[in-house]
Amino acid sequence: MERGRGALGPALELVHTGRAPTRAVLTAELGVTRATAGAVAAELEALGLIEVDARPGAAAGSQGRPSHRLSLAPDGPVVLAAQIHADGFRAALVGLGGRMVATAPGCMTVPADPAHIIDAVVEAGAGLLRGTGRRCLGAGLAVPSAVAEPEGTALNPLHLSWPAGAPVRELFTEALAKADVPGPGGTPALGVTGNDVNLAALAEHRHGAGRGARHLLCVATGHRGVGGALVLDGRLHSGSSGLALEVGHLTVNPAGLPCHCGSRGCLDVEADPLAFLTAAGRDPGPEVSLLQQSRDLLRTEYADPAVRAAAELIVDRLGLGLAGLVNILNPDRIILGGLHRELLEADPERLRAVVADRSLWGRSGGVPILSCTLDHNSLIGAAEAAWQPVLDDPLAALG
Amino acid sequence: MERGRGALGPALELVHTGRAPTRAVLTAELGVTRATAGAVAAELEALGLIEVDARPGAAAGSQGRPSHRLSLAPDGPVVLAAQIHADGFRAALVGLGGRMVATAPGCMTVPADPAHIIDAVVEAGAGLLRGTGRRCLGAGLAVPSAVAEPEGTALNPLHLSWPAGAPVRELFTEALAKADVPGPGGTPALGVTGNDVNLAALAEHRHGAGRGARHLLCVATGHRGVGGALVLDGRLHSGSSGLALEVGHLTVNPAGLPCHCGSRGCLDVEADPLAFLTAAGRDPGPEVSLLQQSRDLLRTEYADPAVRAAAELIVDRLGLGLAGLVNILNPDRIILGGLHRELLEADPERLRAVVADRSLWGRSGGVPILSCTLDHNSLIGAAEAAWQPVLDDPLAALG
DNA sequence: CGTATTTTGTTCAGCGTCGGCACAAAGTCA
DNA sequence: TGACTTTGTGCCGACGCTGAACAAAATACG
Repeated sequence: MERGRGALGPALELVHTGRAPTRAVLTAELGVTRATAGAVAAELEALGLIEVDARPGAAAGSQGRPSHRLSLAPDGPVVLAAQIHADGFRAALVGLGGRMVATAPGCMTVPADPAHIIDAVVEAGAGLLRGTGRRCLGAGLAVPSAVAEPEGTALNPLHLSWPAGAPVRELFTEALAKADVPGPGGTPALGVTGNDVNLAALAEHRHGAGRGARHLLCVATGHRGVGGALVLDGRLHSGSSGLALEVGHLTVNPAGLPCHCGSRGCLDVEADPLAFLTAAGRDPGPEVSLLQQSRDLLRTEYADPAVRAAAELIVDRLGLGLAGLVNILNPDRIILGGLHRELLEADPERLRAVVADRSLWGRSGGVPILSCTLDHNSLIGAAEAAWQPVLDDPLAALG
Repeated sequence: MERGRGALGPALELVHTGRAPTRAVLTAELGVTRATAGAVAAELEALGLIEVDARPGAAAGSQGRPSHRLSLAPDGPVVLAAQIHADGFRAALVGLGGRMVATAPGCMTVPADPAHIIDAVVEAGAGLLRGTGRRCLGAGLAVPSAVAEPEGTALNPLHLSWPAGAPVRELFTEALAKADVPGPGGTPALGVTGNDVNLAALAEHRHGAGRGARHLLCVATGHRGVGGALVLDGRLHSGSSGLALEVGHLTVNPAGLPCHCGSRGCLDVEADPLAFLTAAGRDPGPEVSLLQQSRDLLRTEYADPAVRAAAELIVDRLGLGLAGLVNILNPDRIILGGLHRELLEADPERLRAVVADRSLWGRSGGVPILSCTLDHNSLIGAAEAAWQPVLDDPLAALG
């Protein structure tokens, strides 16, 4: 157990993201000798993070001795993941590999101020934790707002009717301490907190439709406004102060609606669920979320010419915004979430054509545009962010 | 000379960028022990890359034994740097630290096709190399066009009247082989080729106004159109296929001029030298470059209300574009080049105010906006790109 | 059906690289 | 002048990896 310490983190990440099913490919991916890869795998197994099953080989068909299978330990440690959204919150325990172990939803019955809601979601998570005997190595929280770095304050938590600048990271860390949730190294967990779309992008990159992408762009719309996120070479790019990828104020309709930013025709007001419902001539009701209303309309009444025209209008605007982003960021894959995902699936070719048409030289316009594939990807992303210290240095985190 | 091999590259980079004036700070920056830092410095000195002067201490005023001074070897190796622009070309030899050792300009007397011009600039560089007895470790070329990766073709060399898709990297490498220019490891140089604004950003980040910035955005306009570049954590971000930061097609004037991209009011046609001259009511003449005409007008006739109004108009449009980029990229510094630099210096407050006003929450709008400070920054940037293999692994490159 | 071949896992020796420590050197401060 | 502070260097040991030899487990082939 002295061998293979430096490569411990990269090795765990490879198994975590499913890129190292056997020791043989682990050897190749790490670029080390078989001896080292074997020692690393043994160490990770000793730490209780992975398992080595001698029985089932990789894939039949190749000759030579079959390689043993590496898998994540089914009873390994977990992290506490939490998400707050317009309609409520959700807590979960998530193991390595993005596996959701337990989850508990909650609605907004508690007072709506940040401290109470964060306390409630952490308490829900701590309850799950008490239910299982598994070790907890950290905690992450996803909020529907830009989160300023390094302060950890929520700058525009609009759907939550929270005050701008709410110190969400601080509140989360305090709630974790109150609930005795442990973090890496045995110390109390410090609450990793981030924007929900950013964290969703991270999750999709590791376990979803973004796997293998070098530069991944995610765009999504849930309730109001449009969010973006960018993963560069496997790491989230959130800018120098956490405010990158505020894509909602790209101009997509010069003669369009005024936006609170002072301009007109921003993506935020021209391509979100409200814009779709309005374009389709429907009055949004207060009973269910705007996303749900839009989704229902799109799925059940797409044959209606007015609905279809509204969808195409929003797709055209979204395509204009995506083309602008492609020209600036040149990603090699785009993933859409929320209503944008539904619109993509309703008419994949139209969106791709608009993006290709408005990107320079059409070349980078050929970028694949996909739907996100993970359920609760913001929640999984919050867990990913919480796992990061463990992936960076498993020994220190387990210590 | 057995110690300190892994830290060799990082150490050289620190001295190269002026961040390690003494062994003491080298120790701190590398995060190693004094013993290792000393061994690394000794190794770099043995390789002929740096010098250790025992005489002059760092800065007086602190107590304790004064640290020896680390400096770049004045007669160390060089790289061949080349730049092609609308009015001609320029070749140079550049040492570590961005020090121009020798330079030779050239004009467009040779036939204007890519192969001839690249042959001419390489031959000029090879001539400089024969003039000095210094070792050459690589070569870099800056062209005023997006360069597709990994092919190395120039996609829009508009000002050069070259065919789109000219294989500039291939031509450059062939010319280097023809002229017997050596590269890292003693093998023939493989010609590193990139967009001029991208390379200028790299140079400014290492030796100019961008030093110390984590996320650096550069925007510049020379002849026609507007170019952008982004340095993230010290590395150039050129996207998945080299086409990132094509910022010229951000909409800054919805009712503006039609652009060849199919839209209207793009930064490319609304904030370049031609747009400025036109706004000022001047007919651009064919004798000198548009940049030169704009610069002269701005410097000599800024008192003229029409000129001033034109400058403010362009500044407002540029500010709108920069604000859009700030919202997406959240850099911690912006550097302007070409006419944009002149406009910034004519009225710094106006541009900063527009950017702050149109960025979200004003917060990230407070990003510092500076002029570039290096002469020939694209040329120095081409050299930086050529130095990269040496900085990554000095031993292999010197081999 | 047995042997050759291929690929994988493990053990062990060796060594390069770095940290830690002790000591020397070269200044400042009182 | 002497105490203190900071820097440079030599030496030893430990850690982490490579490389080679050997063993194991499958397929391919006669």
